[in-house]
Amino acid sequence: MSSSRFSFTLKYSLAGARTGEMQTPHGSVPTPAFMPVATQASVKGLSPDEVRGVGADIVLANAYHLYLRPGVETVQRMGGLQRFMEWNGPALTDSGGFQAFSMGSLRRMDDEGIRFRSHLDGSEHFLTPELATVNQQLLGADIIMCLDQCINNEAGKPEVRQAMERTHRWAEICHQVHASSQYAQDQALFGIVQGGVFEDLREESANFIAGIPFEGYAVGGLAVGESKAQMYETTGQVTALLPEDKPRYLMGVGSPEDLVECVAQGVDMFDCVLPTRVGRNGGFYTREGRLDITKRRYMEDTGPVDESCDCYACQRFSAGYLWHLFKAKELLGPRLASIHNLRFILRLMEEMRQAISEDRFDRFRAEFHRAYKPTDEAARQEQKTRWLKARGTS
RNA sequence: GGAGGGGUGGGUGAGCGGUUAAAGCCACCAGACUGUAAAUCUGGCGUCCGGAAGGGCUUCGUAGGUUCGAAUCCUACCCCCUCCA
Repeated sequence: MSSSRFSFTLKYSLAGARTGEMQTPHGSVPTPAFMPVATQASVKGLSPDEVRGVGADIVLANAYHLYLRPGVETVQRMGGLQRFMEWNGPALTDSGGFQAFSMGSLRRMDDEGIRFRSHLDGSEHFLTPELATVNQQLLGADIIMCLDQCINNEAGKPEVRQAMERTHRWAEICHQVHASSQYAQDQALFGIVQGGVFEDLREESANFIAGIPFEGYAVGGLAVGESKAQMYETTGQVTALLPEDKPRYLMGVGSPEDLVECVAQGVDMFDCVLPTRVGRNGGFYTREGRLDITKRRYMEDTGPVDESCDCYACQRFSAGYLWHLFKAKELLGPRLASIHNLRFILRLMEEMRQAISEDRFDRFRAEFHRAYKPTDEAARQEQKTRWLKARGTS
């Protein structure tokens, strides 16, 4: 496959952390990069101008959701993903593999593909690696992803192996379909490594996927319930086995501390719903940790949520006003919180790129951790279990 | 003056003889959210002891009473609301 319009240039690589730049038909992306998530061709609550204004260089959309609604042909006829959503920059689409994982009861899976029952109208759909690839070709993002099988961390090794081998077969099919198509010039296809938290499986998977000439390599199947330590370790193990001259993308990660740790493991790209989802629920990231603006104590707080932040929300509004917006359920609250959190994350990425290129990333990382207090791991596990139970998917 | 309705935990509001320390909602407290079926979800919320299971104490306007047992029934009193004069 030769995607003449996509390339990756590594600028500095210092004991793990690296910085570089991706060139795509819709523009360049400095790395390490964070992609705000625009599942249904919209970063929830924000206009493309706001997403750009917050410092995003590339966004992620979801091919499965857009395939169900409005339909990939519709998006194509509307001028393609970027034109459709008025995002004049690089974009990546995910295949829908993750939806097979997260939509639990609505799907069945075999070696041929994933049989979904639409959450919208109950209709049945069969997502194969071929279809996932074609869907993404029609959508027209700069980077498209192989269909993979994500699996939860409670699964036993035989099951994880099966999912991994299936992911490998599908990767070959996706590559074959794409490489021989007219789209290969304009769209870069990334492969995805699976294998859970099993060292031998991850090694096998990384070697297998790296053996296919993709334009970039993703690490999938992490941040699905395993401990953070396991996640960091697995990430580092896999990146070490991937080609140095291709971008590495850690899918679905992460929280501020995860981003710092995984950049340290040599990751170049990330995406995560946390900044927008946490924001919609009243959570604001700061350099000291995350705070919940709906607490009574912010009612008459006249200062900004984070005085060191340069975002629109912090420059313009008081914490007390944001408290009020959330209590009154005004839409502006979640919007401003999303703007703040995305700005926080994107700025963190900017600072990491800077630190790497100035050969002081280790110090930056240490300073970050000294100030930032992440949420308690035990509480995470407990809440996660309760959540799954309440949702009935566990 | 006449007729009727009502006073329940921080607020609202169910309950109308035992299974009620008292539903639900709000507020408040604590927490979760990682390739978005999420502007969502979980737990706590009289008080004391206990890690927990559980146990003690005090609550439904006030004061009495009936009953094995009362927020629920009776009496008196104090407030509040609606309608008619």
